Amino acid sequence: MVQLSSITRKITNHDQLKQLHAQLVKNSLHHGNYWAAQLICLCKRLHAPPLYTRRIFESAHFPNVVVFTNMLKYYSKLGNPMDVSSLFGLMQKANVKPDSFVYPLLIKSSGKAGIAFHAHLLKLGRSHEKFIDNAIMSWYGKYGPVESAWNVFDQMSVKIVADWNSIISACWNWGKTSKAVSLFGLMPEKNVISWTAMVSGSAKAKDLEAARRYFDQMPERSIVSWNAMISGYAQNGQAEEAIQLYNEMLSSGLRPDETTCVAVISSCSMRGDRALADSLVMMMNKNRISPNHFVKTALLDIYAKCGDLKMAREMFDDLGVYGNLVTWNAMIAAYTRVGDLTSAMELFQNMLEKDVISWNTMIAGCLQNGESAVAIDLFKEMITCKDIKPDEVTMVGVISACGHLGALEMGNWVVKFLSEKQIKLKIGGHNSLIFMYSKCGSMTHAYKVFQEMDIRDVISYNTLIAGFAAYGSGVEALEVFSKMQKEDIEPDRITYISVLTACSHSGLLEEGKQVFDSIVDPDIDHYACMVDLYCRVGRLDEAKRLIDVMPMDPHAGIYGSLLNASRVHTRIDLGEFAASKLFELEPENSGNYVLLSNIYARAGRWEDVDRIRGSMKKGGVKKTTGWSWVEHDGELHRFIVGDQSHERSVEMHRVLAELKKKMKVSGYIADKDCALRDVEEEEKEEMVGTHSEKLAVAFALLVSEPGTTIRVVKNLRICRDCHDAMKIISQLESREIMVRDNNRFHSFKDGVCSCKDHW
DNA sequence: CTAGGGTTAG
Repeated sequence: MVQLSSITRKITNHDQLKQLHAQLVKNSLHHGNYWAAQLICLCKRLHAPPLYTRRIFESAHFPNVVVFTNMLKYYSKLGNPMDVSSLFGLMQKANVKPDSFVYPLLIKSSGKAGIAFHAHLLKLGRSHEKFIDNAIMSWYGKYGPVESAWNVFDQMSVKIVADWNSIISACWNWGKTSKAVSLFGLMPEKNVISWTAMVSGSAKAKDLEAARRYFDQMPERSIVSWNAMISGYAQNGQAEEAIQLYNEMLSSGLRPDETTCVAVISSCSMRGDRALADSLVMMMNKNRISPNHFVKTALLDIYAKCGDLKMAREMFDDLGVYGNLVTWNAMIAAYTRVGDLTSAMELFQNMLEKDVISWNTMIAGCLQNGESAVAIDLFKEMITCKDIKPDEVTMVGVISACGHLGALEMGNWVVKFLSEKQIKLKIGGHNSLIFMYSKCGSMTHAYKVFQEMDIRDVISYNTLIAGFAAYGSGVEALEVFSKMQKEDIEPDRITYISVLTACSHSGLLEEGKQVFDSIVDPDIDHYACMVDLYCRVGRLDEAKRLIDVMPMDPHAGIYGSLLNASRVHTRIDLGEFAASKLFELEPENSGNYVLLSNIYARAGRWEDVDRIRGSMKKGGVKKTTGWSWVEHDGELHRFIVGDQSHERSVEMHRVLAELKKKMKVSGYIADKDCALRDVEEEEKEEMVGTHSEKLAVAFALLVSEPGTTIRVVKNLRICRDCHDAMKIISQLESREIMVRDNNRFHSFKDGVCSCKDHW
């Protein structure tokens, strides 16, 4: 027997394990319980595959309690509650009496269902056996209520260190910081585990300084203590500190294990430091540490964040049966990050089990890829799922989606949902509300949310300023900007972009110049705003001069401003200049061709119009589809030019025909320059008459209450003709019509538009 | 052998 334990201790890899196994089979020793128990124990240590281990278990003819217990330990380590409970069933069938090691294992590894054994044990009268009450206390410490854990603790007749340690982690789990600290002080004797529990507990409570104090004071440190501190840094976003402590650990001569690697790799992931992660993989190979599924998931994540989808997927596939919720979530996030919504959705729908993070990942993924409507549909589906509770992250996503879509009804419904479900929003959540109301053109509500916040960050200010900017309220935007400075919130580059945009949309040239001059190190986007400002106030030559002197290469947005302004002010020379640059920078963007051809059309240069349209066709440039939509009864109704697919299409076209007659009397003439060249005059007029903006308004006129504001969103810039038409319609129907196009609001009322743009 | 450390969404 002495011989045996010295054999098993020496075994460090799968090959040696297989050799030993084969030898035992050869000598027909593998039916005996002693060897089966030993081999299963080895399998647990070496992470042998489940099927292999199961075969060993089944080769034992009459498994005794030790064989069962070791197999339970193996399954428990794998983390599959199903295997644990079915093995327990087998054990009962085989009439093997569970000993005091078995129940704690069962309670621990059965997850939420574990507590069922509590009643069972009470019935058997075994609830106070060695380790069992500790397991029950630990269970309550994990799943709550924490008070029950305290009850068990108080009723214990003898308390050993492990019991104190259990109750302290229970306190940390439930945010009972002061209780944890006082219990730690009361402990008659402490060991390294007690100290480590304080380190990880403080880190969990986001008090890294306290965690570090415990770490520095502890009389001895194990690998777990180091891991607790390094992970603490990593989980609180302190990648630098984590990596620094990891280096200290190396220099103190300790060998890192898988858990260390997980924390360090996730820190690398935050910093995008692929090189360090690769060196860790090499270190693991050298030290014969085989990456477990935590390590692989962390690697998956960093590969994905560095854009290496191939390696990420390799990790995912490699995980195979060890893949769990977390790995699937990480893989879905990887796909959404590169814009592959199809693959992400495929994984998402194939998940057998989803948690809040799965839903949040998918919702945020849709949002980032411009599929806000899909994001909202997902949310609607999510709240029908039992056991899934939306949290703040979910709500930030959904609220932002409402903002992008301008879906105010839905947004208001979400706000009601928040108060009904008692979901508390923190700073980010309130920022998303500011965003949502701003994007829906409801600046009073946006401002109200802003004012009611106790703490605001730079994003709160930026969002509100951007809201006022889009709304054309330049003065209000500047007021918020100065409030921000008074309250000592440091503006960032986005702040300046928003303020300059506000000036630009309100024609505040002098103010804009002043702000621009105050920027310490203006970047290309700040120059872009300034060029746009000059363009919008009609100072095109000054805009051109700024483009010439700016210290970096202008991007497409800058030439785009100039091109549009050239159309407004019929400056063919500058228009041609801007367009030629744009055709180089973004040859596939149809908007630029359309704008230039409209400039020519206005000047009556039809041969040039045809030339541009021809080059568009030759280059295979397709006109971007313009969409307009309105929200009604919580549904979005979306239209394109000439749309006849809507169920109320006939009525809508009737409304438009009546409007057309009345508008003609008011002196409106359709601006047909934006219609295709090669169709008949009459057809052109028909096209202009059924622009998506007009269809949306016609639909709104049909379904909405008289006197209410009509709110339309257009994905591109509103066209000049519709801009004119909306003015007249607002007067004829005595309705306020609000159109949000790709960058600003147009509020049409009594025949005028709030925007200060020239057309 | 019961107590301490782990990966994912924004």
